Amino acid sequence: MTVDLQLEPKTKRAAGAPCCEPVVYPDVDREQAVRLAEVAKAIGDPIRLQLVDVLRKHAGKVCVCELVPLFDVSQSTLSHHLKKLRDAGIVDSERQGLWAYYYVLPGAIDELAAWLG
Amino acid sequence: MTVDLQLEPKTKRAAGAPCCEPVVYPDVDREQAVRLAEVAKAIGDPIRLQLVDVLRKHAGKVCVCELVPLFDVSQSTLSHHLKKLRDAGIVDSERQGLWAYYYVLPGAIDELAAWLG
DNA sequence: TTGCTGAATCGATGACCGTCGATCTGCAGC
DNA sequence: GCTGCAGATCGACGGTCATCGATTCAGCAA
Repeated sequence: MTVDLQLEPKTKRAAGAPCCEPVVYPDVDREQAVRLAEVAKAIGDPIRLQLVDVLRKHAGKVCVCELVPLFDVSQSTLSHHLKKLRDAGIVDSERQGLWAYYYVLPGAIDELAAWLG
Repeated sequence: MTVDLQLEPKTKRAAGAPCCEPVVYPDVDREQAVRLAEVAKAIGDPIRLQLVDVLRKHAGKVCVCELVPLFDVSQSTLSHHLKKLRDAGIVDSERQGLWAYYYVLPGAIDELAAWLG
């Protein structure tokens, strides 16, 4: 499957000014790359990645008070991570009385998974 | 498929000290999370994500001199991004004379894709 | 050897990130 | 009202990041 096609500079000479006019282009456009990178960056932290993992495995809503004792960071730090995930559109939250419940919005993760394909 | 199971605190009372002993655990362990997050972080930048995109679409080796004109950053910045990708084990490089060729090591991306499911 | 070229590295700069303790905001029960 | 709790926000801190121009290094060719 992996064709060992080699993209070489257009000229063999090392001296000529016009070495290589680009013949290779990205398949994802800039905007899409920005969006995908935003999602990837959001899970680019071990705690946030594990948070998403927990929330995905429980296909429902999880109380924050269940999440805090799982990680060795302060409550404010965890809240900060959850906000990052919310800002990236990976999760959303819902308050019920005193407690806050978080759940996964599959769209963002699915987009990234599709690109990684 | 998505069961709307709701994980609530173990006690209904808002006053009691032992509100919620954790019953939900991450499926990926800490080490695996660190590794996956490292890969995600590496593609958590639009330029690096597009770099990986280009290299993946060309299932071969691409000359750096082809990559530089595709992005609106200096040569040193692009070299820095390529190094980040190399450090994360996503790509590797090979020099041939004056030119350097980069190519994808599918392992890292595949790991992340597998977790994203 | 001398000169040029492609790519990596260096040093600096300004922005952002993860973390913490402290504080603030709502809600529940008294 | 008041008190206590869960969670979000604030302010500060040290560390890391993306970016640049300048420099260095290795290879090719007069």
